[in-house]
Amino acid sequence: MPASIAIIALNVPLPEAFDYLAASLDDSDIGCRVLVPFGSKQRVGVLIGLRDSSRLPDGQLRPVIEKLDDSPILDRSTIELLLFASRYYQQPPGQFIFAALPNLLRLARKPGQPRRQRSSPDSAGSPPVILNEEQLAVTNRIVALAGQFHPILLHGVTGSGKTEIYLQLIDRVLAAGGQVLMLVPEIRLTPQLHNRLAGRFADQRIAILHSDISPARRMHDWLAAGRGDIPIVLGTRLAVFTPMPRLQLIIVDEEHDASFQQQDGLRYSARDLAVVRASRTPCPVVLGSATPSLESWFNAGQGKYLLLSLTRRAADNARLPDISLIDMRGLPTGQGISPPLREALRQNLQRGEQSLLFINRRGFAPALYCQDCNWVAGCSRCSSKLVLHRQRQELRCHHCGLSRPVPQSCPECRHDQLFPAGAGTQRIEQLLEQLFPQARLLRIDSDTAASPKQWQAMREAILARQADILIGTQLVSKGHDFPHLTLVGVLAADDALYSSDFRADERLFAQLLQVSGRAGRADRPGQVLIQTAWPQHPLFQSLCRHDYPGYAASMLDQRKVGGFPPFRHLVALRADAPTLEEALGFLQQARALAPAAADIDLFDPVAETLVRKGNRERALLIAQAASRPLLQAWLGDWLDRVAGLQPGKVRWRTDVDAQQV
DNA sequence: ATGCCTGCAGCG
DNA sequence: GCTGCAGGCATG
Repeated sequence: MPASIAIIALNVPLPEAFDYLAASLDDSDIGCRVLVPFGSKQRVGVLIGLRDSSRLPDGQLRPVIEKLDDSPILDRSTIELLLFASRYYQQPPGQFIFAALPNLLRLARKPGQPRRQRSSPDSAGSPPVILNEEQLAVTNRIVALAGQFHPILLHGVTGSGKTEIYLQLIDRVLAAGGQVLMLVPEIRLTPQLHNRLAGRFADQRIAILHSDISPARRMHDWLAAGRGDIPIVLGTRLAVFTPMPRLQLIIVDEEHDASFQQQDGLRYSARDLAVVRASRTPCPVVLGSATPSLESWFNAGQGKYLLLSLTRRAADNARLPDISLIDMRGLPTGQGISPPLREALRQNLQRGEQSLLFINRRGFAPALYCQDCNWVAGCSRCSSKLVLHRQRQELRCHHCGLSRPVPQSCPECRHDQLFPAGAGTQRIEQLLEQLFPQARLLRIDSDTAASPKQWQAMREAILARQADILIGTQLVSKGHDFPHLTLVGVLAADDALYSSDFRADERLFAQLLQVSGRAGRADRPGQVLIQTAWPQHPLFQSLCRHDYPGYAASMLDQRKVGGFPPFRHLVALRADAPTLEEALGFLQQARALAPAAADIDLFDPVAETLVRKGNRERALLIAQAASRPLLQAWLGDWLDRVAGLQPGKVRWRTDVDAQQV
């Protein structure tokens, strides 16, 4: 009796795939889409396996209607990776299988004719750069690992030429007839990298996979990569699932970046899955960063990852920027820009060089107060303060998007003096207009650079020296070369030190070192000035010495003492409901159902830091264990029981390896 | 998710 | 007794 039960993944949030009768399907059809009856309707599914019998009685099985693809669009190993992700992150298998598919393939249409390749960006071109000794040694070490699974942590100071190493490695893989998968954290970073790749590999096709690519092109390139016809795939986190039959190398650039963690909807870490994928292929995986995640740094320390370091800037005479602190204690705040920073800006302006003020807060002011009765403008849907936006004359919630007109007087006491507290990018821009009326200012935040196109235009203006002072949020800190930029001023850095998030210091250190790296990349030395009321803080002290390893060691010590990752692994159960009591009550019930286990710490349910968001009250419950496999096994048992609870108005979800708790 | 079924509030 | 919508439930 041949296998006649088809296992079909459907795009529904249910914990299992579905069995169907399929006499006409065989092993060679695994990975094809099929049309199946589902309830009263028809749906597209993906054949992920076949078996001899079903645990369901015959009468409940219905036949597959039609096969939609002539040949599989997902290969076995990609399906296995997706099913692994589904088990590990406790998310429905169908959701992962369908997330991997380009949008057009989620529908019941057969793939259309491939469109003609659009012209590549200008590939005038660029000869291979001569590597310095350090780069050469690193490249050779990695090349020697070809064909085996080997995670490599490439720790290179900003400007050390990591990208050039990637290009060298890609070159070797292409010469061997292989494919390369390169992941970057954000869409905004792809055009530059695409230009460099296209310049170097002018005769090769490059697939760009991210959400801003047209659906037809995305499907076309995705399918071509799956046939092995495109050797280079460059994309954001979802691209980690691109089928690539001749995959020989995975690169994760800026591996510490939080964008690799998908937080909403389907939760997963593309960086971690890249390592899993490399182990299954098998092939080397290169995780690159100037400020590695503590997880990766720890793994390197344990010998699980090979640590390779680039300790100096690639260009002959380029030095690391000089980072120093401005002690704000006893200094006039100067509405956000202290006298020493003003003076540094003035001098830089006089020299005709570019400066950047980094403040990780958009809008005009983060709060609007009544001076008389202390009323604060708060969001009606979230437990947050509304941010004042001057241009559009509105108050806006940065958590739910609510916007309201600015009241002219206090709604509580009718007092007509409302005062904006603190400074965001808009206020700093206004202050600079007053201080340096002759300077050309450019504000770069998600309000002014919402689309990749706008950001591209701004980059060009900066490179053409059409701006003297940039005011930017973290948008500007990531991997951009601004050769004329020689001064970076950091405002409001201390905020993050008071955060309750255990990853706040790691993020701040990475952010500040990244933004510092924007200064003085060419032949001019860069200067970085950080305003702080806490100059003795070890974070700033390490930063001034460019001492990532030193600060990472101290952060790891703290994590060890506190029992946090990477020493212990954590899973969060998150719940939200109209009232906090309902959310906490549900988690309390869930906690009571947990199987007894000596090595698992299960904490009490607590309210989220931002307890109310979008009119829902939110709470979470943390479980921790030193062993991942142990935690995984226990979690499966526990969630089986939790699934039996009556949720009522409570919505809940599992967050494996939660980033924020 | 989404459709389908059941149950009861509101109506006359 | 009929309609309408909310909540519970199954989907192979």
